[in-house]
Amino acid sequence: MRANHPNLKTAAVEKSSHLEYFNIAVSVDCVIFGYEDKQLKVLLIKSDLEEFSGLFSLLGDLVRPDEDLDAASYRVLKERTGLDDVFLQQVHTFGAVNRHPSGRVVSTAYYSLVNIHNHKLNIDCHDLHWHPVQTIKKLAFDHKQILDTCLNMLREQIMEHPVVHNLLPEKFSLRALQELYEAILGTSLDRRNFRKKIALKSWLSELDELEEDVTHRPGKLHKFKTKALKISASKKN
Amino acid sequence: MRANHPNLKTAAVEKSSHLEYFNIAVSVDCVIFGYEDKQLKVLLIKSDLEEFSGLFSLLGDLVRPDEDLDAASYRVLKERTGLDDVFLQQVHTFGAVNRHPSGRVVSTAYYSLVNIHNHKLNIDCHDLHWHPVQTIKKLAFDHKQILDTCLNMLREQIMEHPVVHNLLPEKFSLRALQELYEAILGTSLDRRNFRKKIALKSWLSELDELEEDVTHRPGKLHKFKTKALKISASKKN
DNA sequence: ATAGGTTTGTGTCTATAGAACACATTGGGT
DNA sequence: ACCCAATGTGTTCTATAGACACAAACCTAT
Repeated sequence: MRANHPNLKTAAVEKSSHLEYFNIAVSVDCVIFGYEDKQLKVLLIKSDLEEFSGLFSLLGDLVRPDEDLDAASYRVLKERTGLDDVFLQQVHTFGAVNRHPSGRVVSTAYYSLVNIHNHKLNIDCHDLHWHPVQTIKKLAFDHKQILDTCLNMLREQIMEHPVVHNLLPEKFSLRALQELYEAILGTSLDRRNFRKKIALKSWLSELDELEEDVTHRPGKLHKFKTKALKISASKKN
Repeated sequence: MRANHPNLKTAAVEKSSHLEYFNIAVSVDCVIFGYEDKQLKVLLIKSDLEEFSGLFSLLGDLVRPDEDLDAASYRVLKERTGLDDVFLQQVHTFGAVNRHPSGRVVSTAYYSLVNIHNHKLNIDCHDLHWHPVQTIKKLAFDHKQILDTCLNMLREQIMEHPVVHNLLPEKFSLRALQELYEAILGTSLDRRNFRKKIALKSWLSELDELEEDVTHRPGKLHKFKTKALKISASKKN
């Protein structure tokens, strides 16, 4: 059996005689999370495949022959949002034979967190929309499964690493942070326990400024320590 | 920029005009762990590439055009070991441009745990060897990095799921289990705390049998509850 | 200015888990 | 009969998670 199939060496060297082994396309799909109106959102694009008319899909593209896999995901992010200095993490690779109706495509999923109101953010195309994650029931291809997988990964990571810092303005109240965590986790959290837990992480520094434009007692503003963000970035690689 | 490149749809549909996008080969690499002589081992094969003469590499193969990615890893495992009803988990996908000297290959890594003394185990080739993980310093390609990544994943999972059950005979003493954990983690563990922790998991049932052929007080034998294994398997999918 | 509304900021209690640590018991070997 | 080596077991200390309540601060409306 196996003798009939080339191993990596022969397949790569004798490309011409084994073209069928290069019939698999390689792509990346980016699950780009944002946060707005106390909702976790994800950036989607209208699918242009007939099979999926009316459905949305994640942002993805084929990996170029001379491009690292990770670089491809950064490129997709950059092309679609204009952002490039952003945390991006590989999550899982999806490789079912029939996941793409037009051909065999193996796709590696990444997730990322960007600030919807970042002034650098430059959505390049009017078919792009931020969708509340909660309301998404169906997506093109297997993208709903990819979204779910990435959301689970995000949920696992937010208590370990300060990955969410991109979703908030530079200065924020602890309540805003808690609302963000609740939106991501889909649960409500005890305020006192949440503050204790966050304090233990030593991610934040408290500022001498108060919230403004609130109709109640204003809370102190906080920001992420750059130190915490660097450590978190290095741990990810 | 982007307009010069096909999106997934056009690339997949108009294959003939975009052959360069199918120049990436897709493979799987299996990190197959075993356990023998109180050492964690991994199944390696002598690399047949000149660039890596004398080095060993993981077991991998190209993914076939009509084969799911996961199925490819099961196939590699089956072809190399004869085993098929084994836990296998995707870990990470490695896609650096130059990771393979003979061409562009994106490879998805899986790890697995098999019993070296399983009677069904049938190593198909004499270039295959079980190597103690501890002693491995260098492998072909980026396989050392893949091994390290999979080992980290294994270490994270053993306290959460009873994945190690394949590495032990059906009946085993708690000490044997502890030695296995120590071999995987590369640390020594407190015997009393270890036993408490394992007891909390409720993975094991205690048998009315004692160890034999030991030169000291024999310990009670235990086995994994089939229930625990099923739950663990379902969580993985 | 005063009172009412809403949110901030804080601390205790309980339960559970992890780490450190010691001693009597059992069976085999000599 | 004694020694050896590993089994089997429990307490203390510390840290973390979850449940829970009350006073103080600021805004607003009267």
